[in-house]
Amino acid sequence: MAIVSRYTVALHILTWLAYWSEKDEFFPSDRIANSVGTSPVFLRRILGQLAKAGLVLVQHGGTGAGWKLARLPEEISLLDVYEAVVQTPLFELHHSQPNPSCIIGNGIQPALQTVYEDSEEALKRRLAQESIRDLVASSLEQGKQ
Amino acid sequence: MAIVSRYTVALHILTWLAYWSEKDEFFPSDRIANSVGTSPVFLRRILGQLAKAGLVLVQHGGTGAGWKLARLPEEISLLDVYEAVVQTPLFELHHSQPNPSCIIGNGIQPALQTVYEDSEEALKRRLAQESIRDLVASSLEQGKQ
DNA sequence: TTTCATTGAAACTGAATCAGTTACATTGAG
DNA sequence: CTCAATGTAACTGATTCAGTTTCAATGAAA
Repeated sequence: MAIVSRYTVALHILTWLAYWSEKDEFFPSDRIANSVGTSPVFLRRILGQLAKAGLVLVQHGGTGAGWKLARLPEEISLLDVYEAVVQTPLFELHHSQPNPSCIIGNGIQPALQTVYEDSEEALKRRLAQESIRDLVASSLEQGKQ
Repeated sequence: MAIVSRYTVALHILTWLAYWSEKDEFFPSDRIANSVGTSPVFLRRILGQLAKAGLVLVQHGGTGAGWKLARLPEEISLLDVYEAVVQTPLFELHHSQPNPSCIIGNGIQPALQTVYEDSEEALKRRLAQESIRDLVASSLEQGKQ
């Protein structure tokens, strides 16, 4: 299957927060939900992961409660977000155990592990090159057309 | 989520066929299943996709029915297998529609599409560098330890 | 100290996907 | 003709995911 839409939503949240970050405010999850088009509860689950990763700050209680970026948009890479939100390895190995008395069945999993790790690294290197700041710029550019 | 284990199984099948490919035989799905440790029906579904992609040949009917490689192992890249077996894009966009009257909600999807395509390309470039022949060698190496 | 907008978290739902099974018609070499 | 094998449809059980409902906990502000 694919990389969960949760990642897309996380990027949307951060891009939105970055766009409004000049005002030094905390924004409640249902204001963000209005842009993303999904439920505030779903967003808070993701925001919780982003907070644990140190990408956003949360303010509890009171009228001004909500969320804001913990760093400058240019200091949050898409890889940071990936690692905050996607915990599982990109490739799955066998669900059932290969036959260990077959020479291929015995050696294929460690062989694949190496290739899989290298490939996932290639993906991550690419994600590391892009920041939330880039996404804001690119979204504004695309949105005006 | 992750890239389906179907991809791992497809690589296992091809590596196994490559290992036995000196004998110019067709191997039935349940012999392959013995190495992979899964059901012949599941394998035949995958083998069907590999056949459509021109990676394996199938022989119907008779005593010698089964499957064999359509090309030399060094001429089958892991990318060939990926494209034969994985049809969905690597990254999912939103499940629900972002708010088009929000400037970020309006522009984020095309912005993401670009980054997602580039990142998927980076992954595929890495997969293109490895062949089934490499996997056979690496499996034998790993298996003997 | 009270108010109250908001977060945090648990429990549940419905849909989708996946691996795996059963069953049976189809194929075609020998 | 035989029969070992493929092709395929239908079903199951497990898992994951997005989304909803509900309610206790938080804590800034009045």
